[in-house]
Amino acid sequence: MTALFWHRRDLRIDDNKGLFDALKQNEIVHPIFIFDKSILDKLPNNDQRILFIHQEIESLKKNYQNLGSDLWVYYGEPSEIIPKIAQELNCSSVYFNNDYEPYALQRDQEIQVSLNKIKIEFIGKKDHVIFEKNEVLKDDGKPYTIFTPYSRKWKANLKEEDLREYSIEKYSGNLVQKQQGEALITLEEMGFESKVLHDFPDRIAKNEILKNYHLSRNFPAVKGTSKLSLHLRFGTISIRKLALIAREQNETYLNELIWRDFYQMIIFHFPKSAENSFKAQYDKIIWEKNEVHFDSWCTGKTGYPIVDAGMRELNATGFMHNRVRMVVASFLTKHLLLDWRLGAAYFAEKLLDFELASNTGGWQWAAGCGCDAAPYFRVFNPQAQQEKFDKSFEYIKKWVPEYGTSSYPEPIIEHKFARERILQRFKSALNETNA
DNA sequence: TTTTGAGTTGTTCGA
DNA sequence: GTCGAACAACTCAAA
Repeated sequence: MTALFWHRRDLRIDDNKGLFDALKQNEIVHPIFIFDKSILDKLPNNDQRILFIHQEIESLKKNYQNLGSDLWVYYGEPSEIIPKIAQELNCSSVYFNNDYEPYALQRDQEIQVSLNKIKIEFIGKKDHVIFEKNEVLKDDGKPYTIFTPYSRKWKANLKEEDLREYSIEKYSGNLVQKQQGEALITLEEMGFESKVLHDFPDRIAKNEILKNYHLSRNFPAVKGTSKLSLHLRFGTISIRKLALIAREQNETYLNELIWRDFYQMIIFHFPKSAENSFKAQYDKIIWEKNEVHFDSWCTGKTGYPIVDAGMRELNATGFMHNRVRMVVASFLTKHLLLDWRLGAAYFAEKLLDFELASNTGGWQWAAGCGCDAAPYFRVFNPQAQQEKFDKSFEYIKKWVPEYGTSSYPEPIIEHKFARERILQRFKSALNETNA
């Protein structure tokens, strides 16, 4: 039998569950990738994530060529391309790895319907997470909304089999051979500039970083975080391999990977949380409308150096240290009282590692409206955060060199005032709905 | 069904 | 400087 394998957010051949199953069950497998026009059309023409994907597709193509095969790359609408290609190549099935975002679920649903009409199977596999959808549920069969009990069940459920490697070595002969692949579509042909603005982090889980993760992860001037989020996002590393290492090396790091599964599960069961507060009563909060404040936050000119350093790191590199992400998110939502959706949208535009599920979860956590979120009266003090986590101003000096000189702006809002304002605003909004 | 204990990453205040 | 309690009450998970 002949099958199509559709790469999406799993840009690797090694340890790829969907590809493995396709090869195991079929004599001929055609691997393909589609640059989704409807997603690309919404992005600015210098979007660095498209450069990253393009670069990874180029290397994926080479890896297939080394196996005597090739990756076919298309540009257009998946809902049109998939049924057309599958039929042309006489495929009895199309394999892919599951994606839990609302857009992806709807797209896949449409494709499923079209394929069913032409009697082609559409087979999704779990590859992006360790446990998906309904694999970690409460005893009453409902999804968890609190992390700690979820993580306990997650760990209790974990078996060696869940972390095994799916090597295609045995079946690589089933990849379609000596295909006359066309040259890869260029970035210019899709309307993007090919100018690299950012360095992309390595895809290596450095042992000394993982070992000390729980000790150094909170200090943005230290190389204490794995920087693997971009690779997890696009599947250029395997979550199973990483979880295996994490389990051996560091419980705190493993917990972060469980948070990732948790938020993927939440977005699957509660797709509306991408737009609405997880706790409905928090949508009663009246946010400020202040474009000047928002602009100061975006450009890193709030007068709070730890906030400004974070925003400037983001603007310059497409990355921000996790501790600082919490600080800037708390500042936007609680000091400036601006809607968390504004911040989430800005992160979506700028972060190379942007992942809808984690981004939504993180922002709602910071704003206090998420599942298992920080209580609303927990207002990060930017100065205290700097004293704790960037005591010698190392991180701040790197990104805000003019800090301490007259050209550095005065704080755009006073801490004590802001703290009292948010406590009052949230309290009255939540009391109203309870009454 | 009822009850009980617990809940990512903080801050502030007062002793 | 250090430490514990209050912050505000609610909802969730599990027995």
